[in-house]
Amino acid sequence: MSVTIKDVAKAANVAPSTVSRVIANNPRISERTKEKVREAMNTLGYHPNFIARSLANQSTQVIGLVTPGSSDVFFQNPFFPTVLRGLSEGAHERQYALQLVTGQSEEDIYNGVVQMVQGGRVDGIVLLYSKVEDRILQYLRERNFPFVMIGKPYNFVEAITHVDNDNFKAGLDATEFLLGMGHERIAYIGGDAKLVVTVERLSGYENALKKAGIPYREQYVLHESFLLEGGKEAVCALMELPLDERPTALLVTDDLLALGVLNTLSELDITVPDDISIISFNNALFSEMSRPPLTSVDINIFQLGFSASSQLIKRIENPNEPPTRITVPHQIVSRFSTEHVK
Amino acid sequence: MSVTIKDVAKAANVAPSTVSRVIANNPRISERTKEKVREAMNTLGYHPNFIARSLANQSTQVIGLVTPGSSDVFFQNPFFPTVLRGLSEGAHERQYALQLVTGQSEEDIYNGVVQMVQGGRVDGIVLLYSKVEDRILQYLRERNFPFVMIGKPYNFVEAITHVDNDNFKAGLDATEFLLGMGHERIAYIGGDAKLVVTVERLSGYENALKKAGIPYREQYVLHESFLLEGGKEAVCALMELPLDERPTALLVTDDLLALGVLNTLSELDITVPDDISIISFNNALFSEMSRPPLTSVDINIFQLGFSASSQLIKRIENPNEPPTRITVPHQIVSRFSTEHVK
DNA sequence: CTCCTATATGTTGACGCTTACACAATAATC
DNA sequence: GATTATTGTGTAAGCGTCAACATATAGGAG
Repeated sequence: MSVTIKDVAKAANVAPSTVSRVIANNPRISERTKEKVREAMNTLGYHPNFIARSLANQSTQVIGLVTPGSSDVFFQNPFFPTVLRGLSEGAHERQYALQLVTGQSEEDIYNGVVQMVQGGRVDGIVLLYSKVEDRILQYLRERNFPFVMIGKPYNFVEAITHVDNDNFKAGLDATEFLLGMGHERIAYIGGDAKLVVTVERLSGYENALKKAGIPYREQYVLHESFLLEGGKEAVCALMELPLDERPTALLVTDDLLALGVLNTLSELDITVPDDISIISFNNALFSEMSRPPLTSVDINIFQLGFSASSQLIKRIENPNEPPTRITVPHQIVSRFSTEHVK
Repeated sequence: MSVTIKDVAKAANVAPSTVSRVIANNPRISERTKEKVREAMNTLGYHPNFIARSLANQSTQVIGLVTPGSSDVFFQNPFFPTVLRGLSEGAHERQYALQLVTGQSEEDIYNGVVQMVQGGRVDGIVLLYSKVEDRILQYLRERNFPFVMIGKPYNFVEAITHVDNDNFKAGLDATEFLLGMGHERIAYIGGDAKLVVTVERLSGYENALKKAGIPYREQYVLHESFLLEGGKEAVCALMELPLDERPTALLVTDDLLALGVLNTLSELDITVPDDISIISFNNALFSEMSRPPLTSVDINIFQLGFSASSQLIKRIENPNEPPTRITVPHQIVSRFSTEHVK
């Protein structure tokens, strides 16, 4: 077995509790004994047992990460690694570890969360998505278990601590960016219409059009659940319009989706940005590697993750604070997929 | 506090140990009491406390995941999400959870591993990389702590349980695929030369050339540590060669690297596959989304992860078995970046 | 009817750590 | 020099679960 606090105590000729206090750097212990104990810890190669500590304190220093049910797809999106990096740094800073909820189906994941929570495996949870009518969210709220959400909750916005962009504004800004280049026929190609973010960016888009006095056209608004394949369908739908009604610019809510769009356009021999401009969202790594490099709205994904874990830890250590809402800024990164209308 | 085994015991009018036995489904307990206890568990909403259980059995049912020090880069590679999915499924099947070692620097990560291991937070570890002279590897070996490696260990190949492709064969196959199309001037663009996988694929390449009686040329072999940017440099270097010595085909050891190559070629108005053929490795999701879609060696990344966690769990539950080596098969997925030489 | 065996359940320490409380020794106060 | 703080350390009771051992009950063998 491993070396325990008792072994250290014996070696240093003190009581186990004293060793424990040295670990916690309790001011009641004299410098002299602290030195003595630390030396014993070093020579014995002692490391405190986290499990035992967790049991005694009722806290694990672990954060649970919950991905949407369709994690296959989610993992593939460049959003995931980046947000994970942010979460990881935020957690690491405060000495928290990250644990993933595994499972394929939504049912699996729900059970995983329940086990994590009731089993005392984690001190808090980060929800990496925002969904309408989410069982997990409801469960966590009922139990009053610390959690934060990345994205905007569908309900109870005031009551749920969350970290999000101002997606309405982002949609508006992106649209105005295109308007500013003289585009008037702007189409919107969004992801799953059930996601709050899609809806919000859309209303930003609508709002920008309205402000500019440009009528909203239903044919210009498309939703695609499957990002990579979706691009193709969307483009085909738009290109079936009569020539003079085809959009001169596209607002695409995900880089991955934009990549599909880009490829399909290239197959159709439509040149970006000469024939059509594209602005997308997320500013994934490959958005500068595409041809042409994509103008994209950088939503600071890293920051999203970082703030989420920091906030969660605050909540864990301070359960009575009121819920907070953090808005992470966005900015447009202009590359070569957008051009002034001819 | 939460409902404990004692509460259930009281409610069902039995001893705590009986409840414990019901949880473990011990055959010594009569069906009648089992029923009674289960009912009590349900009405009270009991969930066993994992921490306490871990302390009592000295096992956590958690697997630690260690990424290479430069996790920023690693996370971005599509390899990561896929292998993670595999790991996750393998772990989930046996009711294990995944925990990430967080930390930026190598030092950070090393300390994280030590804490995990000595702190008893995890039962085993998966190393998601293979590096020369790795401190962490050495540490785990010294402590005789269960772990498996994804990739091929640099030393002690026989002594370390690992899951890998036959990268020599993969390099050979890919090269022969190009040779079979009549290419003779084939360049090799690899990742970091310190990685075992790079070296092995290279020797597969060399071997294929030798078998075909084609001389090995040093100018044709390039290594790039930074995948996305590296593509550009490599192409530029090759294109400085006199026209009739330029390669007609490229073997690129990572899709990400290939993407950079593709873009640079396009900038230089060199057409793939008409002017030059490209075969790459990993078969990432976007390799079918590039222009043209990449011919790529699919190394079954998911399977790599899945086998790794399954193997690790076997080792954990059966520490005395000899180390095993699992080779995951690869296959060439032919798309449109390769063409017979003119 | 006693003794033994098999079956079903209860008792009691671990597991390694924290922490409230107890206590001893020293220092400060008058 | 007795009294009270102050400081430093020890004692022991948990935290929730498991498992070796102890015990109780019932059924069958003799």
